[in-house]
Amino acid sequence: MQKMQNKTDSDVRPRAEPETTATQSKRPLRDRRRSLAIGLLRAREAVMSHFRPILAAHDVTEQQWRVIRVLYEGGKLDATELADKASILAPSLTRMIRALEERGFITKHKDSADGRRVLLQITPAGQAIVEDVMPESQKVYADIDARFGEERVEKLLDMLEELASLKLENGPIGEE
Amino acid sequence: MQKMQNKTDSDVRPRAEPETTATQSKRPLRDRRRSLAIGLLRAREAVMSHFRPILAAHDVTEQQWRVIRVLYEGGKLDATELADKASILAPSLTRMIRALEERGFITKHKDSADGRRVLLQITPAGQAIVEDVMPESQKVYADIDARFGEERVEKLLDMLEELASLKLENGPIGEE
DNA sequence: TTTGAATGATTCTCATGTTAATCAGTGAGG
DNA sequence: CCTCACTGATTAACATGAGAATCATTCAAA
Repeated sequence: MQKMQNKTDSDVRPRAEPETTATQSKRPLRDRRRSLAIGLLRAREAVMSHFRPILAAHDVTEQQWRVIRVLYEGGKLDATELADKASILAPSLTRMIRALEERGFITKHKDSADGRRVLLQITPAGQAIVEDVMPESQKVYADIDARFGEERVEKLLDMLEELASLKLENGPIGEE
Repeated sequence: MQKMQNKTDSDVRPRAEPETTATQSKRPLRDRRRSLAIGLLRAREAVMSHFRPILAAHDVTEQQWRVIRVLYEGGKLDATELADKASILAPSLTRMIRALEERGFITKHKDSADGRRVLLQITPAGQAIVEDVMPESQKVYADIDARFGEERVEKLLDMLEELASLKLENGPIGEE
């Protein structure tokens, strides 16, 4: 972001009546509430902190791990599917493909049917890493289950899933 | 990450018995389970997708928003406190301070008592943005409450908080 | 058949995450 | 007073997130 830093002033609606802005600071707004955005961020950070050492030991990043894991389980996929399943943006995936291919964890070749599409597949070397990391990963999740309660984890996952699929007024797409 | 790419081979334990790795691929490991890490990631992404347009309209990133919001509510803070409250890493904060200061949203000056510490404070311009964005932000949360259920949101926040404070065996710090 | 809209991927650019290294200021001991 | 371990902040280097623009290919309509 931060690229419209120098956008035209036309779409920066002028701040009307300074009395309702700067002066309003006398009675600061209070957000008081715990925020979902932050809560999710902190929880995820906490969870990941237990995985990062495992992944680091195998010299793969969290995102690289998601990519090769998806390919491990999903066979041959095109970039779009892969990006979606691994929750990675297309531009990031493009870069990662380059790196992962150089390291010999995946192979890439164009789809003979549709010349635009790029097909990705995991290599034996990639499979080896997955099979090396997966057990340790599952151990961490088992540990979380034990501490947090398996049913509660399931309930949490349900809520997260539902939250992710929530459609609100003024959807994220924007309705100009 | 990815900097130990060329670390010594000594800490890469040799893959023993190929029968248990590459060959094992005949019966691929299945992770089958929904993963907390991914679930949290997707949920957060979904939630943020509703806020990003608001923040973008004011030309601030999500992290910048967290920083000025914390300063708005917390008064004068040093970098460490700020980083902690805004869930931002120190190196990131250093860069952000530079940018936010140039844009006139915050001020920075050394602590007279402790020369190492850097004190940060929001400016009227920064307050104005907070007071501009906050209402829209709260509207989104209100919408989420309506769709998802206020009590369920609270319950979710409780679980997230507990998850974030979970101490597991083999803590993230590593016990060598 | 040809053109033009649509799609899939890549490239660009800037901001942040992440780890390690470094720098500066503090403070307790010697 | 001086040294050294420690703390707080910054810098360095690489990877990814995010949005916009571009490129190539496909496909449907003219």
